[in-house]
Amino acid sequence: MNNRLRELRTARGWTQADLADQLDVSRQTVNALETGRYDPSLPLAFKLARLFGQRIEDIFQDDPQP
Amino acid sequence: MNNRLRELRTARGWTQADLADQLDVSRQTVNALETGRYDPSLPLAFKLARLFGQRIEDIFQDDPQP
DNA sequence: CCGCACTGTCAAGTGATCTTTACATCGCCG
DNA sequence: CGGCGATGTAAAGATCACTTGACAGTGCGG
Repeated sequence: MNNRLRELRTARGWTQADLADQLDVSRQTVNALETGRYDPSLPLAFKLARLFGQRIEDIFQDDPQP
Repeated sequence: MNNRLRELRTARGWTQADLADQLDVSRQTVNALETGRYDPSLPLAFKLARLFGQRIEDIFQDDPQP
């Protein structure tokens, strides 16, 4: 699952630690999401969507597996 | 996190097992989601949104925690 | 050159999200 | 009554989503 987290974060001039603070998660978690090591939980995806003012579907792109 | 899964499923005349088959998960997982025992992973939330033709935000309602 | 902020990653641990198997309850129909 | 489809739940186990703590690499300003 691809995402636009790095783009959205850097556009706001935030560090990974800045974003982590606002999400109440660790910096390592933000890094893991940006580098695609795993997907966020649904509650964390909601937090991200609220924070960036976008829909979950506009931040995360599901690869359609046939 | 509340959701409208039961409403959406029964409106289509599907059983929990029917839905589970379409999602490639177990019937117990569908039951656990409907009864609110845990939230789906983000990929599973995407599958549900696609299947029901709705946005994730319209199926799952985040409780705003102050 | 040195320090510092930022990023990437690892290891080990915890709790959440799944799995399979199993069983109990309910309502309905023959 | 007896069986059956649908639902709810439990236990045990795999894997994923997170944590803390640590360390290494990069780039920039003093």
